[in-house]
Amino acid sequence: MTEEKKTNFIREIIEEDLKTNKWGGRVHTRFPPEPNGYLHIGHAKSILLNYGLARDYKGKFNLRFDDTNPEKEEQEYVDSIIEDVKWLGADFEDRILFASDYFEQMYQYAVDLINKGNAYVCDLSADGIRETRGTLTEPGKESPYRNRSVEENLNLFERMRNGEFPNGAKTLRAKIDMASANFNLRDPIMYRIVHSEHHRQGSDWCIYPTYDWAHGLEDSIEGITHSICTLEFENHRPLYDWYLNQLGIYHPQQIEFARLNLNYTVMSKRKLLQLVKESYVDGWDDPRMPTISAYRRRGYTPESIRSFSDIIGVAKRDALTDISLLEFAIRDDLNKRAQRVMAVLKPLKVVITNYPEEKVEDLNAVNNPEDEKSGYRTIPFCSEIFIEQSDFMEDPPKKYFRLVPGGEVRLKYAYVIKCEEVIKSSSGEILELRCTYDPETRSGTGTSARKVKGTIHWVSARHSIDAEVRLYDRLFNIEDPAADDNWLEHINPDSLEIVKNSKLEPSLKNARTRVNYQFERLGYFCVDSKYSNEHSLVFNRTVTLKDTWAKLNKS
RNA sequence: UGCCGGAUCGUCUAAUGGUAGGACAGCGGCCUUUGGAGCCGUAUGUGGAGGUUCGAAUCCUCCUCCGGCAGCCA
Repeated sequence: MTEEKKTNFIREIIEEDLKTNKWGGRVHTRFPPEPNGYLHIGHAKSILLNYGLARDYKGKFNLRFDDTNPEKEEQEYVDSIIEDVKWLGADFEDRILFASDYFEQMYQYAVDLINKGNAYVCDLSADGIRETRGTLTEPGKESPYRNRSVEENLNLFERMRNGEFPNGAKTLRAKIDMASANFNLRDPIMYRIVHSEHHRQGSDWCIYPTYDWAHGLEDSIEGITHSICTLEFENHRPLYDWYLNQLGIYHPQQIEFARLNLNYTVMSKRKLLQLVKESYVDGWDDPRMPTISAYRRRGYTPESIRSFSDIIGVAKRDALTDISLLEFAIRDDLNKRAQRVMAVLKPLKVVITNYPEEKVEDLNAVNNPEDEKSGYRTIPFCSEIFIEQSDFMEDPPKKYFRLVPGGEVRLKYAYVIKCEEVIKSSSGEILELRCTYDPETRSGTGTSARKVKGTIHWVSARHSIDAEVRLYDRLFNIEDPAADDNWLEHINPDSLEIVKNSKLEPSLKNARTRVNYQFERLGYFCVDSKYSNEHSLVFNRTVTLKDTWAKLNKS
């Protein structure tokens, strides 16, 4: 049985191109982010798509910043994007490219278009342009400046570049067709005047190319073969093609695919920016965000994101992907690699009355049952331990396999204990359990034949260390918040739970960031890179384990 | 409403005129010192109506529904 690589319509196009030698056997893709925000999981799909194509067809992959709008772009975003793309494993080699480096060449191409009579300087204001653009059913009106002479256009365009005019006073427009059914062809704007500091070009320029004009040129200059973008640019393709055809220069093929949407979250940079700016979340890398940096901080691995990307595939139809696909990918990956440890989130003290008070045993624990090479560690056991509050119930429902008054349960890696007494405060709160243990039932002695229904995790009360643990839930209460104008009203108020006094087994003393642990029976966790320090440990829950008990309970 | 695009299990995605398949989610079972993992089994789908054909998810016609487009954003 061979592991077949999933195909998709883009791979079919490329394979056909390879067959017909359309690009001389080359495949060259690119990921062209605007540095105006942090990358999210939707970008990861695009990055991995583009990079995967280049890798599989022995081609090249460029990281190119589409930095044509100085008012929105910042170096901070450039840095974060480079880090995220690298972390995902998309190898752009030394090709970190910037559209702004092509500004001079773009300018010359514009002059070329003016000379060909295909572009003109327009004095209409923004309002004026909007008013003459027409509507869905009516054609637009031609600008009164549409028929200026080539000489006048050349002169005016040069003066635009030289900074003789204020913002918005003039634009350079392509002369196409004001009656086109496609708005993008109704004399689109190629350059606008923006007297603004550019993050890389400083004040060298005060005219900036628009997306449609710039993007094909960037692809052309870099020798891109397949320019892959999302569906909303489908209507722009005729313009992409028009510019390149008029110029008569190298002409890549634009191909559109459906962007990723995930349920229970939002996926637009604008909305994510708003969540950050208005402090609904704690920064772009808040672990509840769908950004790559947030997933990294939360404990997701690049492998899991790549696997997710393969699972969801690539197509042209709009989709709202179920978050369970992503959760499967991370569980599947972490199950194989995460070291198992024991941690008690909400501790309940248990005193084992027949266990010698001074005695401490070092019990053997498996580091990872899925990985034989991972070995063993020891865990201290003594007469005072903590168990999870939820692992004891005075009045249990049917099929509750954990500790109950008078009942027995196995302590993982240790003994079977029996609950003899429940100690309560005057207000009825359960303070402590008194139990007895059966010395014949120690794990691994071969004498543990006794069958008990439940096995629970625990930590030694005298050896455990303290930590704060952060539990995350979906950020929104409804599947598709973006579909509602009042999307902010659907934020889940319980998306973050901070648990202060969790108890961890002592081996976690030296836990480091970027290492994934499984807290047995609870989920996957990692040290938080932002709030954890040498004085206080803070863990993030990456994802829970599948929990059939919780599911049973719900229904 | 003009143009462009799309519609296959609950979700995502294959099948390119020849048995509608996979993954996730679900359900049932086995196993289990993680109610985890694993294993086995199972149900669920071609938007509608016509047509072409021995045979249609696939080709044709009409219809329905969904998405995108009227920034000097990308």
